[in-house]
Amino acid sequence: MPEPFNKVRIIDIAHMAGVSSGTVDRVIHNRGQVSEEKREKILSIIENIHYQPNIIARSLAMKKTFHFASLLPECKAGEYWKAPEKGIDRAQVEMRNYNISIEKLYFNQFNAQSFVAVSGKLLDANPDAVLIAPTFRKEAARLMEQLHAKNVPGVYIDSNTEDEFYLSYFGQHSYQSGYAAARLLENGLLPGSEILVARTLRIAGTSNQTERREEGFMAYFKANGLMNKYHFIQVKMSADDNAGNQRDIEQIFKKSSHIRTAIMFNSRVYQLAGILKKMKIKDVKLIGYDLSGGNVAALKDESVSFLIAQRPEDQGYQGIMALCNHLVFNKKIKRVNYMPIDILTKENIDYYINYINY
Amino acid sequence: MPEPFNKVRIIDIAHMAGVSSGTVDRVIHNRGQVSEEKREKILSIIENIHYQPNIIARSLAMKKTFHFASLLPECKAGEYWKAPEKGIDRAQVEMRNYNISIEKLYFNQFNAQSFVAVSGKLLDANPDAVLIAPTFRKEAARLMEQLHAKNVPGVYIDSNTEDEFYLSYFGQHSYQSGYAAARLLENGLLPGSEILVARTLRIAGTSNQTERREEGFMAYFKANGLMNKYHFIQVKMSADDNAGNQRDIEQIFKKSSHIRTAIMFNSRVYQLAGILKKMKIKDVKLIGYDLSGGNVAALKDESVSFLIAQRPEDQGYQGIMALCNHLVFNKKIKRVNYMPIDILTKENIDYYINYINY
DNA sequence: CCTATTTTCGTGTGCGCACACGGTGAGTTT
DNA sequence: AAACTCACCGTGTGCGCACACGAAAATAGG
Repeated sequence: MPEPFNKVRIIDIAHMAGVSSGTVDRVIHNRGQVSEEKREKILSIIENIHYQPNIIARSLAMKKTFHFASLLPECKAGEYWKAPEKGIDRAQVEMRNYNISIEKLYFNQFNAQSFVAVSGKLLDANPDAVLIAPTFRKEAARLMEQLHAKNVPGVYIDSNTEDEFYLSYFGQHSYQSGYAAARLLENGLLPGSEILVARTLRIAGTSNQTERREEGFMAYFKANGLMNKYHFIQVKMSADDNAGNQRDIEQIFKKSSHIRTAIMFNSRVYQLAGILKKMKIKDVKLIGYDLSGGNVAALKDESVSFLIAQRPEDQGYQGIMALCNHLVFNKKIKRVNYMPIDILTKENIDYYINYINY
Repeated sequence: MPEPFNKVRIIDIAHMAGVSSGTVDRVIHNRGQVSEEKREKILSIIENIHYQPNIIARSLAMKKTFHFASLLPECKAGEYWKAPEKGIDRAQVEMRNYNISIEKLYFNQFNAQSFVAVSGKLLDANPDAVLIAPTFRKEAARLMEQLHAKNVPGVYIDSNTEDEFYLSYFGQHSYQSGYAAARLLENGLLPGSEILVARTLRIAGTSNQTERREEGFMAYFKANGLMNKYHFIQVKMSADDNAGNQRDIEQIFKKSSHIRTAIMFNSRVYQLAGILKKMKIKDVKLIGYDLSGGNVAALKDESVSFLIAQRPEDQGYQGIMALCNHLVFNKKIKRVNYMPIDILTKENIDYYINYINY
């Protein structure tokens, strides 16, 4: 049986200390107005007895409503960023009776200006706590610093920054996920095969998630002495110019006839899959990241073999929960929380998607 | 914003209906003593307004303690069945303030007699709800029927039975997990390869999890027309006679020189890995099930390539939570809940193990 | 020593709900 | 017409806690 199962109440502590419940309350909440002598006595009793407040009663009595704010990239239905939002909603419903409101703000993920603009709105809203997707690292760190100055706790999800002011982070270890992807990709690969590594053009100042994934990916081959066993072919793909992408890919396949596998580090490997389909190229094992609608479809029609996922919904959910645990329940929060690196195939993705993680 | 966010109280409903809060209370709890006329009026108001009781206040006011009981196989530290137990403990701590006690009972997973004996104890304890691992299917179904007769809800975890009396089930879709394993195993496999399928001796009456996995595994090859592309070699392995196992394996490898991969459907693939290590056989891709201590070690030293896992801790956690949601919060419970089919490799297992799923 | 101020502390109220208890009034019996 | 029954309904209390208010005690100032 887990031990913290005692049922001592504030009033019990008061009796033990020979004071009233109000005094104990003042000590618990550090509201002063208590003589040092009694204060210490009460504190030591609380310590010895492992007092745990009844959070049920506490939140019933506490009339304050906590105003949370989230700051995420805006996106269309079926796209990646809907997932964390779903988790946020789930957390809110679950915490409905604890008086928590969440104001959702959105920025354009391709435009740092918009992030800054919405940051201002967020500060104006005077929230009690915030959840941020720090796509623009510097700008996010600056925001977090301002929040910290106002004593407003904040969590990051998806990617991290290096500031020291955030309360907690929930996201994947990008480097390690690249490493894991490499293992999947290499599994069963014949020596001499060519590996197509599709890079994405980076927007200045954005998070370097995809780069870290690629680093981890290459590190696998280096660490296992495989750099000469295979040939790596790099290609840069643009986010919008699909026709241009296709031309580049066709060029590459003209030159290289031993491409057996390819990987792409952002959430749009389905675009590459589409190009290969048009070119009637099969038997190229594709690996990609995240469960965007296009990716899921590509996995199901077997044009993509593996997707690496990072439980984005959980990130949103746990981010909000961390804020609740911190503010409402006064619990200690683990600062860096790496999500599992989930490996998805056509055969297991349905169970992954349908799983509701209360 | 999720919609159910109104804050109507019982007293508000009472005002709207022109009655007192006591009457509304009687309607909500079906305690009778209310004229049909007012009853219907109140019910329609509750309906229209989407009344959601404040569970915080409810559980503060409700003095009843719920006594749960769990019935799991006994096992040593580091073995599989510790995981669901951990999840049960976590649920209990989380529900501490809702007055829930959990009595844990254990049976010997190799002895149906012991299951029956402990079942008796469980019934004598008169629990309010139970969580059962139905290793012995018939006996478990019989127990569930008796519980149902006493109006005691029960959930199954790990494996399911076909009775109609359980409230909910949390576990893996064994067949599909075998199917998914087949895909991993086949990935990169050369035509003509031999596949070693290690079966386990079945104890009469036990759950047929491993058999369903094997069915799913073979179904993959049939469905994709691969039965003639590879050769399948069966071997029966005993749970205790390791020396005998080794002799059998050695025999097989003398005859067959193209074994490139092997699979085992219970949680002891590490034993097979150990035998191959002794025989100095490398380059055989092994796939197994579940995170027993031996399996994790084998995965980390690369003698096993993949493990299929099923979130056993979550099963325990969610099982208890389902009982709470049903009894304490009067929520609807989904009856059959398949866990995700998790694919683990050396590269991602640490993040999986360390992940705490609040 | 008395008043004014400050520090310290106890009491009371209410959060929303469950539930026990007792009151009301129409119908029935003697 | 008094006594009684019984379905129906309102009121009151308490769950454990947060917080306001005001009383008591301690201290300061004259």
